[in-house]
Amino acid sequence: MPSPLPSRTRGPKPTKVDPDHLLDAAQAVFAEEGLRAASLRAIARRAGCDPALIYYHFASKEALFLALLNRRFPALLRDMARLAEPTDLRPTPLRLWDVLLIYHRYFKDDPGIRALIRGEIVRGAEGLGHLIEDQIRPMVGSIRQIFEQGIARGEVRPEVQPLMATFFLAKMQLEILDVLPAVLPLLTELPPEGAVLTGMRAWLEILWRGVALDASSPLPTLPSPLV
Amino acid sequence: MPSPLPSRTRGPKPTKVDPDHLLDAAQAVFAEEGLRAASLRAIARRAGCDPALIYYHFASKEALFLALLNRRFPALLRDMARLAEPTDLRPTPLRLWDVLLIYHRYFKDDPGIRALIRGEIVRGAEGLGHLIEDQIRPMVGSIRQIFEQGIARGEVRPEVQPLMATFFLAKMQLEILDVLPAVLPLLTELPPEGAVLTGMRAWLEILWRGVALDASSPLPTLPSPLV
DNA sequence: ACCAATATTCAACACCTGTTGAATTGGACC
DNA sequence: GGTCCAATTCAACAGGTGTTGAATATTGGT
Repeated sequence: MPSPLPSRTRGPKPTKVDPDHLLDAAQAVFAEEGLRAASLRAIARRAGCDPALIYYHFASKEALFLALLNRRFPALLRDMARLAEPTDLRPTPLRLWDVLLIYHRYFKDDPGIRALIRGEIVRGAEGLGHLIEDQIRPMVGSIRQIFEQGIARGEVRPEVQPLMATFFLAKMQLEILDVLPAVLPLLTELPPEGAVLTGMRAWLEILWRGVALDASSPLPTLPSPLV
Repeated sequence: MPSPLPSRTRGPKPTKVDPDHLLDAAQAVFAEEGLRAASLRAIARRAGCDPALIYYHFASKEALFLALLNRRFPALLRDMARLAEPTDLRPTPLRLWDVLLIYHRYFKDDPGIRALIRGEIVRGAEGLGHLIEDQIRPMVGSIRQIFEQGIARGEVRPEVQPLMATFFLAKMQLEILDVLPAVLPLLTELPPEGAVLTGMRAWLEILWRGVALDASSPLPTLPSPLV
């Protein structure tokens, strides 16, 4: 009778699949497939385990994604908050450049999170609503402070609305990371390699001239990101 | 015997469901649900017909979406091309404002198309690749010409890279249309009503100061969009 | 040596997706 | 009045999705 046929594959593996390994796999798949299209089966395949195991460690697909966020955002928020401290007396354009560099560091290889803080927040994604409260609002607050301090220090035009400027700065940086490398080769003969850095420099150059009190003041030299 | 029970519901309806009506429904659903999430069954429900009927008029879901694009883009491209004619001697900031207004006119109520020319081009969407060639490239070309003419006329700084400036101008306008009304109320107490127009004005103000040869020259008054 | 807790898989559920082939009806033409 | 074509629906297919309950193997403690 082959009816029960006790398969020998169940039970704990010799090397356990800890939740962090699952998060790694999830991050990779979310990055490649996008947020909605990433399936639990694909994540499990990547992690080398059964889809059901994910439910042993996480309550749902959404909880898995939230855990992913909670692994990344705290460090990002800390960096951003440090940058916004009023004791930082460097020129405002340099501080804004640092904002772009932080985005670059944390989001460059993670389209999944980019997609989230980009648009998937807006529609759908009901359970992620408080993410805005908890994570994005402090981030926005930090950047906004830099602009406000810039106004107070007489470097930024007082007519500039700090919140709008923050929106522009941050949103465009996401677009530069996201689509510029993909779109530039289609429109020009330029190779995609330097696209991101070229775009970032061109962007800060225009934005800074746009918000500076003295538009003719030269930009300080902008250091490249550490790779 | 209720076995055959010839239902009286088949055959042509008294009022035919012409393809244009299907396109209307498709546009509405694509707009509400986004590109990937919009299902043919939802579109059919909206149009008041059976999903299979869609396949009578269109070869596939992708063909349906392409037909939707072909219904919109030609007029948009015509408007954009007219705007870029070198005989238009109005101040460059006014012409750039018109670019924003055209985007506003054609994309304001159509998140489906926005999502497409935004990011879904990049990954997935294999069959839509030539859309970039056919539709987006001429659009980019027109805006780029405006910047180039601005440089030639001594209104725009010659160091500005026209292609980058085009990318910034157009991309940000999409973001303003897309997420600003949804995100602004979450971050501030401002109501979402005027968000788009406020954002557009703030954006052009900063961008123009950023690219103008004479950053202290005042912006001309920007007319509101005709609703 | 036993027992309990932990970690893992299997098999299934209910649902949704794009798509298709056959059946059916109404109207137009001859 | 019969015939053909265009328009529409029905029912199903094959595959994918998130999720769950039960079964099972390993490990650690006593």
